[in-house]
Amino acid sequence: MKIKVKNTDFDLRQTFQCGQCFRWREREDGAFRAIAAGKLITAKETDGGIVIESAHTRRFLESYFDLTTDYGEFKSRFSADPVLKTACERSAGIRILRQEPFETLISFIISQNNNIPRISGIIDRLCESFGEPVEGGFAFPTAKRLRGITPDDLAPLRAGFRARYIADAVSRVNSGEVDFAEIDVLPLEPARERLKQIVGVGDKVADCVLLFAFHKLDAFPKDVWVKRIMAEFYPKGLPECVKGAEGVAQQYLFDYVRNNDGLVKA
DNA sequence: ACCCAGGGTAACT
DNA sequence: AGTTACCATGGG
Repeated sequence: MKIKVKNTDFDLRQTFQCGQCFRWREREDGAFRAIAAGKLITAKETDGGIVIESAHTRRFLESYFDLTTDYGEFKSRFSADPVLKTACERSAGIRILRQEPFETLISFIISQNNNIPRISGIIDRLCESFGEPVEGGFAFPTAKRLRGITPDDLAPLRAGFRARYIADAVSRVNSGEVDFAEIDVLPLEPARERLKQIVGVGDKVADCVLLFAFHKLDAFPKDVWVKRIMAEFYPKGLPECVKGAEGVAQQYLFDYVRNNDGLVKA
C-alpha cells in the first residue's frame, strides 16, 4: 500500500520527534521509517505531499496517522489562548498517532524518570531480544510472546528498576486483569484506574497510554516539562478553549517548551 | 562528583 | 492529602 497525503497540519519530523513514539528513525535520504504493529512503514516528504508506504492496509495507515482528524480545527480553537497560539504555530505539524496499546504501555513504563535517547535504546534492545523478526527489523514483542518473563530475563535491556514494572505489566495483560478492549471503550477516569493497577504505572504513564494508544484526547499527561509550563503560564489551570482536547494541546505545548531553551525556568 | 531525565512507590508527616 | 528519599542507568 502506498498513499499520498497533503502536508497541511502534518510534519513528519514534528510528529515523530515530539515524544509520543520511540521507534521512528530518520534515514540519510530524509525519509522516516519504523516497524509499527509488526510491519515496516516508511514515510517521506515530497513535493506533492507526504508519501507513506507499507504492507499495512490503507485503513490501518489512516488510523495510525490519524488522517481523518482535522488538526486545523484544533489549532484555530486553541489560538484563543496566546501561549497555545504560539505553540501551535511553532509545532503546527504534530499529529497524535494511534499506536498499539501494549507497545505504548511498555514504552511509557520505560520512559519514567528517563530521557528519550535512552528510552529508545532500551526499547530497541527489547525488540531485538524478544521481538519477532520481520522485514526491515523486529516487531515490538507481544504480551503473549513475553509470557512468564522475569526481571532477570530483562537484564540485557539495562532498564534498571523498571524491569520489574515491565514484568508486572506483561503478567497483568496476559491474565486479562488489564483488558485493552475494555479500556478502549471506558471513559478517561475508569480507564486510567485500570492501567494504574500495574505496578509502576501512575497518572502520567497511564495518561500517555490513553492518549497515544487509545486516542483519548482528554487525557493530559503531566510530565516535568508540562508541570513547568503549567506553573509558568497556567497557574489556575488550562484555558477553556482546550476542553475535551487537552491531550492535543499538551503535545503542542510539550514540543514548544522542549525546543525553546529558557521559555520556562527549570 | 554532581545533576537530570516524558515518574512511581513507600514511608513518612 | 501533601512531601521526600529512593529507585538503575547513561549522558552532560
